[in-house]
Amino acid sequence: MNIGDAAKRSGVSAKMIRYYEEIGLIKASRRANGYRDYDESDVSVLQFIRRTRDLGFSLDEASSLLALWRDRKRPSREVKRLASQHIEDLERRMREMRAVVRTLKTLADHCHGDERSDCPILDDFAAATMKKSARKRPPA
Amino acid sequence: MNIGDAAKRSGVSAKMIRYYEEIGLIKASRRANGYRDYDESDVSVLQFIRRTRDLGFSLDEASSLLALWRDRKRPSREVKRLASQHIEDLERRMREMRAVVRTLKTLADHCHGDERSDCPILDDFAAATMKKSARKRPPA
DNA sequence: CTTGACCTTCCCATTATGGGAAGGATTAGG
DNA sequence: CCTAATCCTTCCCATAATGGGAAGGTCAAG
Repeated sequence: MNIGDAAKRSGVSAKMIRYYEEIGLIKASRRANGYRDYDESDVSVLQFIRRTRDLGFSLDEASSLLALWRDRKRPSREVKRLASQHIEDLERRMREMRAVVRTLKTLADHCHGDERSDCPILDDFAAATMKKSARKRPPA
Repeated sequence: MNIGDAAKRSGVSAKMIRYYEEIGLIKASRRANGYRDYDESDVSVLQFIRRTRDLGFSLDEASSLLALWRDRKRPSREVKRLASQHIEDLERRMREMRAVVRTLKTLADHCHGDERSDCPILDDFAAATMKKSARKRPPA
């Protein structure tokens, strides 16, 4: 199977398939004419990678998961550990984003949002790091 | 003021200050010896940028916000619109992450996480895109 | 005058992805 | 059998924002 078909069947672009090969994530056999050649199991691997990517794992993590998948005797503990770490990472990032959203919502709530120019949002951006001096005017 | 002091006072690294100048976000005057020279208002601008970055705005958005800050007659509506868009963007991304976390938690909950090798997490990664055939074994 | 702490520019790396060019291979239609 | 379209190949570039580090100029303190 040519790279184009492998791409269609796996949902991974041909560009990315070549890239994954370049970084050593996957391998590909070549035909006499130099074309890469893929079979069903290659497509399965690509689908596996795609699934991990869709779930937010990095290619590095995808690589580890792939190794675990290939090792039929791996303890499931290792897989679960990677998944749990990723969950914690996502939850930490969500907490950070939530804090930012709270801040921005508060600011936006106090902004008229009309033709008037006074704006507590910009005031905050300008004053956030200042200790006690009067509210900064836009310099220059 | 040298770039090092501007960096300390603004919380923006010297490296980034130079980069912001390179992409046209800020400007800097030079002294006779070629050193960049900053004053209080430059520091204020850097602090403003830092605040917007901390709140997750892109440098592109930071640029727009900076322009609005400098334009004392801008309608606050425009600022609020940018902020609201950013809030929506963050909320959309959080929803996506939350869905991923839900999926992963469900998978992890069903994984023994011990010495046994069978693992529903990897099973899902391998089977997610398949229609009806039996669960895939790791190819090759 | 030397030494150390600055500053300058320039290049490289990161992460994952896409765009596009130049040129060779294959395939379908006539 | 020839030609055009559609593949494939490699190579280079760009993205966003940041840091690392080298080579070399400058400045201030001793």
